[in-house]
Amino acid sequence: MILRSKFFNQPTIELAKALLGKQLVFGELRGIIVETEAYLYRDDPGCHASRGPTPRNTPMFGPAGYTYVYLIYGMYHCLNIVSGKEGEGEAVLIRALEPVQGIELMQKRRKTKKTENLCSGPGKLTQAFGITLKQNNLSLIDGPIQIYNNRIKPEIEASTRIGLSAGKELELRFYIKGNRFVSGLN
DNA sequence: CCAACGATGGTCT
DNA sequence: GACCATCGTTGGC
Repeated sequence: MILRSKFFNQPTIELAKALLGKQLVFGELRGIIVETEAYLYRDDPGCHASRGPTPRNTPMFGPAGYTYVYLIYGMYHCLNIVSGKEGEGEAVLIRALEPVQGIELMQKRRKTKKTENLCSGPGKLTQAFGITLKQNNLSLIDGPIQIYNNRIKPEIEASTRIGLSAGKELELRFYIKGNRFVSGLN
């Protein structure tokens, strides 16, 4: 079942947790979301939107349920789901997936056979799924990338976010307990 | 094992 | 000109 706007309009931290166990679908490729991070508009210096709108972060200030894709370190892309109220600038970063379908194509793009290394990081999963700036600012309800419901009710753990210089003390990273496809394990 | 580092280019000050 | 929500490799132990 595809998830609709009611799902995306819940508060950002709740959405970041609710996304765990759901399926990300893009064409023939599918993966279960196992790790996310929340980025907030208030008291969060690590958030791209924390210093107001810029050309890059404009999707964040739009309605919830849209993609926000950006280039990081000149070579990788990160996929976010815009959340919160329109105009605030909040989002959820998708940090890791458990590959479900289209694994051969993911292996080819990632140049590895090991399933634990296909989507276990924000730059890895966009590479495996072929997500680039072409997929920026697209609706997850109407568009080519969609979120499907799942019966999974995962056990969730929280920690600080990864790779930040500002806002690193906030516990806004969420992941499925014991899942071997989360980032940073190998 | 794991800490350090280089690749690489857009974005913002 | 500095910074970066990363990753794979290298080189030390």
